[in-house]
Amino acid sequence: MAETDIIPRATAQRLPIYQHHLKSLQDAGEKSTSSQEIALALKFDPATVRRDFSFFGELGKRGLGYKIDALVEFFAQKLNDVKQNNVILVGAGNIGSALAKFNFYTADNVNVVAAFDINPAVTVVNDEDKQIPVYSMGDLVAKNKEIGAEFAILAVPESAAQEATDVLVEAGIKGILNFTPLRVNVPKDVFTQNVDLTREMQSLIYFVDNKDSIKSI
Amino acid sequence: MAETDIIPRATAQRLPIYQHHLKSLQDAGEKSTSSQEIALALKFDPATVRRDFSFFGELGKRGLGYKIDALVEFFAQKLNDVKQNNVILVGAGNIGSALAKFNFYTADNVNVVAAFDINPAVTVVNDEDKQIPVYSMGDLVAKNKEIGAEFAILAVPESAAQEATDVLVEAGIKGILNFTPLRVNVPKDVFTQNVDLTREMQSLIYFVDNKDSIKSI
DNA sequence: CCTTGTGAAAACTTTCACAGCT
DNA sequence: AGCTGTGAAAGTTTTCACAAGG
Repeated sequence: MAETDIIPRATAQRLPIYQHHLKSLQDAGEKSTSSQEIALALKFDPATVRRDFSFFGELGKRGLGYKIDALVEFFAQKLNDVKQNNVILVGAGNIGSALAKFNFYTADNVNVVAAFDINPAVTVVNDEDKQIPVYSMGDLVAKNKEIGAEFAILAVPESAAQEATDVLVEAGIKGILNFTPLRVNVPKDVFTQNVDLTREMQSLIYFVDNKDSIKSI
Repeated sequence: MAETDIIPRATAQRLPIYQHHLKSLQDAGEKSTSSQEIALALKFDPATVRRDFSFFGELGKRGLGYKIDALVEFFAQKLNDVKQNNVILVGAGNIGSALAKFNFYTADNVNVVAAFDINPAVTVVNDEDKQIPVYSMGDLVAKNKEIGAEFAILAVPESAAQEATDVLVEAGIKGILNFTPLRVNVPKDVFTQNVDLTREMQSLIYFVDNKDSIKSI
């Protein structure tokens, strides 16, 4: 399949998972692997792995599998690992400040460069324990003119989520990692990825309690 | 469709989202709603909402929509909102302690009752700022005999993830909310829900950078 | 042998479109 | 008129199964 083709959404969502796994293998000194091995580690089907890779061209060799170094390099290009992404944090409460300190940074391309909160007196530190400047919400649009961040972590209370989102949109943010349970409204050129921890926990409980009445588990 | 039928996985995953939204409407004093309104708020298709609800019986009235109180009550049963779920936290670092303090508790049925860490000297507080006991990892199996938790939040470093998981399985945990990027191995009667924050961020960046080459966005 | 890449089938999910109830 | 519930169609994703290359 040609490199220029359109990638299915499901495949796109697995790319960072592949990349992380391949980097682990690389760190462990492995040189090559197979769809079988990858599938086993990541709990996918081997055919899914081969199909996913095939959207990007013929990356493997029949009988031999895939060269890890080449794949890591290739996906690094695809995932734009090179580009540094400035991210701003909105809402510096518990989750917000934990996220600032968290290393998203396995991939090294994400930098939380500033935080915004209704209380700018709080302090937020990054994964290297360096302090991140915390500004008032009212300064967000102006400050992001300097910072030029395209991405934001939204970690405000649900009741403030839409209002904060509107500010982010005005500030030119193109991607929002939304930790609130509200499905915020954004223009169609802005992407949101919802990480609703309460829902994840409730789903898990539901799956455990109803193993027998959910399809294909 | 009969109540005893099997629920599609996609539907099951949306249930907590519906429930959260319906409770918000209830808190706002709303009495009834429609698939149209729900879909608008949650960014689903109205037909998806009606189809999802239909797996549980005929919950609405033609021409009128759905009664909110009745639906909330109904889903509370389905989601087992009544049952209190004891949850143990494994790994009391940044993310772990933020999660203990986080209120998963919108639903009121999740209680983080104990934490385990290689360093049991750390302190962890819950959403009400009460201290949660922190035990050594070695005591996990024995302690969970007393506690009887079925669910765990796994927030250890990736390198310790499989080992910690094995302990959780031995302790009788049936559901693991896995915040590590490792796809851990568990027996088939144990469920994992992966919340890989690095991957969510990488996906978001990929979607924004490649809007034109991903299907159906 | 081994393992990839991929047509084709199967499975799952979403959406359309409308009959039927209020 | 308004809105549900659902067959049927469309779209998407996964999996099978095998030809072909190493």
